[in-house]
Amino acid sequence: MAESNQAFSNILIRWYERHKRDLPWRETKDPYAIWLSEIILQQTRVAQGLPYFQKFIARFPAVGSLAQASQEEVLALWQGLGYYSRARNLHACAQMVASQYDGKFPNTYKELLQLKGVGAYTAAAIASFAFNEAVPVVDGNVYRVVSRVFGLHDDISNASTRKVFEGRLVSLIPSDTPGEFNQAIMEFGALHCTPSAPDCKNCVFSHSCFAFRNNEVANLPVKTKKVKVLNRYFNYFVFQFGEEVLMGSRKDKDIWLGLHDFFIREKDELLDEDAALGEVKRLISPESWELIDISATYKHVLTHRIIYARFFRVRILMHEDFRLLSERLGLNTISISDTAGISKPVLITNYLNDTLF
DNA sequence: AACGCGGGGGT
DNA sequence: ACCCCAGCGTT
Repeated sequence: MAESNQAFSNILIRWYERHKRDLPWRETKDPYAIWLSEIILQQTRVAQGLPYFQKFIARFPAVGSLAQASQEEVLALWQGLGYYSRARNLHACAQMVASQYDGKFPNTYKELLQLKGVGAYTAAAIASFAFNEAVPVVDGNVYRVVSRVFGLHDDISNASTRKVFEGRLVSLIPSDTPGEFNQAIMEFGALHCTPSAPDCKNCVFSHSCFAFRNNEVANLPVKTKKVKVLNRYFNYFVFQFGEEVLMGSRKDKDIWLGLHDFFIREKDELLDEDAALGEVKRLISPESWELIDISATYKHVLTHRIIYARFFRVRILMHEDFRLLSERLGLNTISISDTAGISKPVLITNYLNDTLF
C-alpha cells in the first residue's frame, strides 16, 4: 500500500540525509551559484559537470564578472561540455541579471522562468533551493522515481505528461522544506532508483513501490520515442602556412554554433583524395599549395548524430596566397599554439592533439 | 508537438 | 548497441 504523502516525503528526506553526496552547490544559498550549477547540469551527469562548475566559479565568482566576459571566453571555458546554447544563454542571462535586475537574481519561479536558458525545471530548482518556494522539479530522475513508486504509466516522451507528474508532486512536496524534497528526489533517482538494475530489495519504498510490487520496474518510466541518429560527413581542409592555420567560428544555427573549426565541405559522403584535391583546386591555383597529409577517418558519436570527419592538411606556399585565402573564406589566421585557448568542438580538439601537437 | 542540440558513462 | 544524464529554444 502507498503511504501517506507526508510519509513519502519524510522517508525520502531521511534517505537523503543519510546518502547525499557532498556537492559544492549544496553548501550555498547564493542564487548565482545555484543557477550556474543548474545550467551546467542540464542533461549532464554530476561527475561530468562538477569540474566545469569549479572552473566557472573560480573565474566568475559573481554574476557581474560573468556578464562582463566575452562570449568567446565563456564558450572556451564551456568547451567539451556540449549543448553550447547553454553557454550562450548563460552569458546572455548573466547580462540580463546584471543590467535589468541590478545584479540580483529574481526570487520567484515565475520571474526566473523569463530568464534565458531557464525553463520549468531550472526555475523550480532555483526557486526551491535558493528561495524556499514550494514548486516541484521534474527532471529525468523525478520521472523515473515517481513513475515507479506511484505507477504512473503516462508516456514521458509527451510534453503534456509533465503536468501529470507535477500534479502528483504538488501534493507531495512539503511547504516547509521544498528544496530538501526536490534535492532528495533527484538524488534518490540518481543513486538508488537507477535506470537499470536498481537495488529494489534494499529500497526504503520496497513495501509500497508500485513498480516493485507489480514487477514493472523495468517498464517504468514509459518512454516511446527514440532519437533518430543521422550520419553527417565533414570534409575539413586545414590550410597551413608556417605555424599558422585558418580557422573560423561556426554560423547558421547548426551544431557547434560559435565554436571554431576549419574550412569545411559537408557532403553526403567523405571525399577521397582526388575529390578533396579537386575542391582545393577550385580555391587556389595549383602551383601555390601542396598536400601535407590526410587524417584517419574520425567517427564522432553524439546522441542524435554520427559525424564522420576527415582532415586534409594543405600547405600554402606563399604568404600572400595565405592572406587572400583567409579573406576569401572569411577565416582567421591563428598560430597552432594559440588554438589551445579558443573554443572548439571536441572533434577539432582531438584532431589538433593527434596531428598538430 | 516535434525537432535540434554534445559529450560521456553505464550496462 | 543502446540508454540516459539536475532540459531548453525554435519551429
